[in-house]
Amino acid sequence: MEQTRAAKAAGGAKAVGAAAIGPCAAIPAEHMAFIREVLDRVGDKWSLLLIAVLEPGPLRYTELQRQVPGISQRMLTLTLRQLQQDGLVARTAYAEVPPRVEYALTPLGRGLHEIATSLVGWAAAHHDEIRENRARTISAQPGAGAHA
Amino acid sequence: MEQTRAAKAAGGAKAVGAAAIGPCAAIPAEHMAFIREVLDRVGDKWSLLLIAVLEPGPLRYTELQRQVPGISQRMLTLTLRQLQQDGLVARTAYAEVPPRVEYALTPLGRGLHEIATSLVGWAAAHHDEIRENRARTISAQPGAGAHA
DNA sequence: CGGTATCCCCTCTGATACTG
DNA sequence: CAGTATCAGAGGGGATACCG
Repeated sequence: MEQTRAAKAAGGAKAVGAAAIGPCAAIPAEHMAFIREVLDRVGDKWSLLLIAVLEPGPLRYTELQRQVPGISQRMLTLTLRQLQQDGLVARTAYAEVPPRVEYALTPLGRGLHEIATSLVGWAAAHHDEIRENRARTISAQPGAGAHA
Repeated sequence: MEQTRAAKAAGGAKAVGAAAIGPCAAIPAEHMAFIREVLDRVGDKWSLLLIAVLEPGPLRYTELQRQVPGISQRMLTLTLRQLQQDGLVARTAYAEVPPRVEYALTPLGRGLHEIATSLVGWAAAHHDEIRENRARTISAQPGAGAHA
């Protein structure tokens, strides 16, 4: 998420409008930036899953593939790289004859995992509530499920 | 996120492989589903921002546009709809001559806001650490920033 | 084993214009 | 004011094939 256009638009809006239309008090903009930053990293399809899988202990590349069903090599590598760059995951390559590489959570990564856990906790506590709401609201839409 | 192909692929992998290769113990799959479900809703560009803005109190459509600089009508409406469907936000339309519509956080929405706040807290506490790590790791890549 | 490179589709997001 | 509809672009993400 976060295309060039988006950044440009936001920047433009801020530069031109912030002083003119008045800033948003609720989102102090620093917070907004933090949200976006974390979300862009964590909001993708696999990061959190990888972190969750890595939490018990280090795993090898192939193990990760096995434990996260549905992920492609491409995405596994890509996500791992991202996590590495952010210092959430540490990569250790052993120069052995059969190459072995292990990925482990860093302390920082474990911290994020804590947050993720609370998120999961919330989700687990309310997911059926959400699903109910969703089903109800969707069927309440005009032209949907009414009769024809 | 979550294309049709992805769902199909995941389904196939699970149906064929789950029993064969063994399931993932670390991500009990229920949790995985929760993560994905919440993330898909919350991981987009605006949901959390909207929730954050709505937290102090109900706002009108135009107010929301003002408070979230950079959002387009399309995205505002779309995100609002999603939030509504999940029961995170309540929409109230007043049948007045100048149409007025107010959006407010539901208790469920406030709960999510709590989580988001902790996420923001974490981000605020570690964002510079992450940025450092990122800068360092990126410049450590072969051929990037080395000298040429 | 552990990755990289390529192709391609699909969804998200934004811009713009129009309606009740 | 509060939306909806259409157009267009960018990037994420999957499948496949190939390399060290």
